[in-house]
Amino acid sequence: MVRTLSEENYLKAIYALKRDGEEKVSVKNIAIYMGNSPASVVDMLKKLSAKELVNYDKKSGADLSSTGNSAALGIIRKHRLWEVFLCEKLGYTWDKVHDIAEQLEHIKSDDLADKLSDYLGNPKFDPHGDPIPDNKGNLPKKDKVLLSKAEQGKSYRVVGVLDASTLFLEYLQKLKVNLGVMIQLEELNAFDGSMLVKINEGESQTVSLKFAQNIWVSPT
Amino acid sequence: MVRTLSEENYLKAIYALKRDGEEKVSVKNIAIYMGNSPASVVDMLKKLSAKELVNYDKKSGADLSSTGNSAALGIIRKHRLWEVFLCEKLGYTWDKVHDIAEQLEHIKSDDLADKLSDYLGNPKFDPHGDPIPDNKGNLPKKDKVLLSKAEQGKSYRVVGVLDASTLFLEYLQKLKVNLGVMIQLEELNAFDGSMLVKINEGESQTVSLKFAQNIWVSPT
DNA sequence: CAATAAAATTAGCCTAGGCTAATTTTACTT
DNA sequence: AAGTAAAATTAGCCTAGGCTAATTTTATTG
Repeated sequence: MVRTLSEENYLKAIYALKRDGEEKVSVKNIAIYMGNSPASVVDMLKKLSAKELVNYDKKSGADLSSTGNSAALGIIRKHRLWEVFLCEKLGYTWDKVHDIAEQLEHIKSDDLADKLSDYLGNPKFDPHGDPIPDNKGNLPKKDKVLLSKAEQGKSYRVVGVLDASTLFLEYLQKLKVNLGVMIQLEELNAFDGSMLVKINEGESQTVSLKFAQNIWVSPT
Repeated sequence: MVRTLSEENYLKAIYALKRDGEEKVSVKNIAIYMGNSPASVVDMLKKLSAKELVNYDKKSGADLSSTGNSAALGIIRKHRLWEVFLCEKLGYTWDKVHDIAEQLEHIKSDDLADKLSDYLGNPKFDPHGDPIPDNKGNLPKKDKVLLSKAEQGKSYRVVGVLDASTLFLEYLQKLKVNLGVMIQLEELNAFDGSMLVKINEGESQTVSLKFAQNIWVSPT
């Protein structure tokens, strides 16, 4: 069935809210997430319910039907594959690819995603460390962890920050930690959770638990 | 300035009609070309005129302003670059890429097209032998010719047919001439314009002038 | 050059997907 | 259980970009 751009964006939003929220996926939550008015959300939920992509009642909130879920995963698959393409083939840095991938994810074609995936070597994770669903909708196990959960002796790539406060970003700047940078976890201090890390082949440094709890890394 | 999908498609249509038509670019012609009603075309011409992308008066028809022309060339550039990508990198055959490229050509990004072009080796022609504008809007000289205008001894790739009548296509089938096939022009008969050609390394065959006037080829 | 045909335009309507403001329903709190 | 606050819904409006039908303008031709 044909889906409009707007419908696809709602499906993605519901998927995202479902995945990472404790809250129920209410009209209000969707509205805030998408930056639309609650009235618009109600209209769209009616439309998506009629198309049987979403099950909604105000008690339990919105949920994707099995078709809706597949659709959402298909969009996410395309988004993440295009991100890999943009970074690996076109040389974009991975903090610049999101807006373009937001557009590319809506390109309609039965087999484009599969051909693209093959071409890219069927990657399992995108440049942000997020898992890429296969064409059946199966998600690989996540490989993105907080640095604080990383294993001693292993090597990681920085793929994101949890808390983007100015103070924290300034600190990162000083440590020369940017997205994409390699971090090797040399020693873990069991007492206070601080750790000795080597950043991009530089000198070893000690960072605090609090620091490590704010950085997403992906094993390499 | 932000252009909508629909606006972009009108610009493309006006560009195409201007390029290959003897007729003036009238409301009626645009309507037929796009499959829209004349009323809709009038509305859109007003909008495009207000944005100074198009100059229109009913006497002389519609014409692209210099901004409008650049915009059209930018869209065509993206379309053709994506076609090269789809064929060369993803393995699509070049008769399958048009619909996907129609979507990809509208992806907005300041430098995506340039990065893509670099990645593809800055191709000058798309898989159909049509020229790809550079990022200043300069079109390379066309390299697509009718087989009847081809040079003896040279080798070409079939990139299209002029007349797609069933009879002709059946004939092509029998000769095993498909899009993308190599044709080497071995001998030219000055008397009736017939020619001896070798198709895809197969046996040499004689084809008529009429045949040769119906096939687009691109030098290799 | 008047009559007619064709092209362009206008008027008014439709759908998708937004919005605000008003109202109704649900939930929470005393 | 009543009163209030929050959430959901409805009503009605807006813009983009389509449409048909009616009208006006332009062109052609007897």
